[in-house]
Amino acid sequence: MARTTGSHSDITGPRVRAAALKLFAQDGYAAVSMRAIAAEVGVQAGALYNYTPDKQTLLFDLMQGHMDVLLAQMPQGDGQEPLEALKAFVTFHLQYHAGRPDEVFIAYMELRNLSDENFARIEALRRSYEDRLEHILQAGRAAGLFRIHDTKIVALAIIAMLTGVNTWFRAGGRLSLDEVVAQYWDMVRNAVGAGELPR
Amino acid sequence: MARTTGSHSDITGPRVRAAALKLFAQDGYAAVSMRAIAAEVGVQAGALYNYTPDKQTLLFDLMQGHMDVLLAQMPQGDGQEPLEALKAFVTFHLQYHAGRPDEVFIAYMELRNLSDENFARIEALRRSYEDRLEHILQAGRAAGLFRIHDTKIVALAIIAMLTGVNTWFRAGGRLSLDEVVAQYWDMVRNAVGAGELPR
DNA sequence: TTTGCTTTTGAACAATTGTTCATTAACCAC
DNA sequence: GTGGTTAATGAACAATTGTTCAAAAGCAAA
Repeated sequence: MARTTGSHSDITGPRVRAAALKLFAQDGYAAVSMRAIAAEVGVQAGALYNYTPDKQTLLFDLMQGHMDVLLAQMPQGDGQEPLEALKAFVTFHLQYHAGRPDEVFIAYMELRNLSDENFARIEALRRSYEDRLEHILQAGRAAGLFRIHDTKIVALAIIAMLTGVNTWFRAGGRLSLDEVVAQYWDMVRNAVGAGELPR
Repeated sequence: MARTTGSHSDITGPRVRAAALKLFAQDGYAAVSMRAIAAEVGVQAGALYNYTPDKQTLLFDLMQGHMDVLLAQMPQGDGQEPLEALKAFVTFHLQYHAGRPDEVFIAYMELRNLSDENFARIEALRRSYEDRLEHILQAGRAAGLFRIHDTKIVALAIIAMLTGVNTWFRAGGRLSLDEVVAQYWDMVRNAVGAGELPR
């Protein structure tokens, strides 16, 4: 046999990426064989190499795609006041991450399986994301709105807290996403010392 | 050749666990071969099976050992008031985790490489740890000290925030551990709505 | 219908995997 | 020293790994 009826790169290509995403998230990059990905697509292993030069690039492309969209879609916050910008960041982060659990999981679980060069590229994108949050925090502190000390630490702490949601949140579960967003926004606002006045 | 001069199970045993710990943390369970562990110890692969029935058990024992010590050493907080108990928890968590980066890393990165049975056991230990924090939060809310809504979410958020420290903290770096603890305690206390009064 | 392009197969490759076990040497109490 | 116990070797195993490639078959425009 050779080419199969109905085969098209426009169809197979996305299916290869989808299968890799699903399996990498499920079992981990190192534990997923190219044959397993091929089986998920319904194809032989050799066919995958029409869509990626190698397994490493397949992982890298998934991670880079995720980070690119994350950075492109995140709120810009131009001219917004710091508290509003922070709220927008928190809301965006939770909503974006809740909608893409597999991408998120891979993006921070499989960092060590990247080659040195690829790791550096993803790390740069990640840092850029963190920096944008830190800028909001610096602006808020400068305006006397946030009572925080080290903006770098606070930025990392907030992101860790928010990203942790993905370990337990499931759409259709006990809490709606809006409820989750409301509670996390409460905590973040309080954590930066911008909680409600009455006590 | 056979038994080597100076070989003793009291020495080799701990070295096997130490090598596995180091390599699993560095490269991931699936990416580390038994031969790589053996090479780190300075022994042939076959010798490892004097110390573990198989690779899976080696991973499980490391994780279980970590969780057992974590639960044994964590503050009990008997009769302590909630704010003090929370502070003790935060301090303990940060100090314990900062001192054992490899164990911590493995304990939450390699969960998916456990067999179903082993996963359930580790998960139970983890939940027990989370529950102890949640009890503190419930007591604080009942006493009117904490202004929080869902104690389960707050517990998970706090743990995620604290555990995230391990991704960047290095002893001897820009910040001392005490400074880190102080800043995280500030954030946690504020997050639960028990911040300082003056505003 | 022919032609050229696209897409997949399936076999082959060298390397590596976890694990077993007969064999052998070092250790240690007597 | 002797003998039993302990601890390692090193070869062997079947299975699986990522990747390559000639061959073949479907597709689409002429």
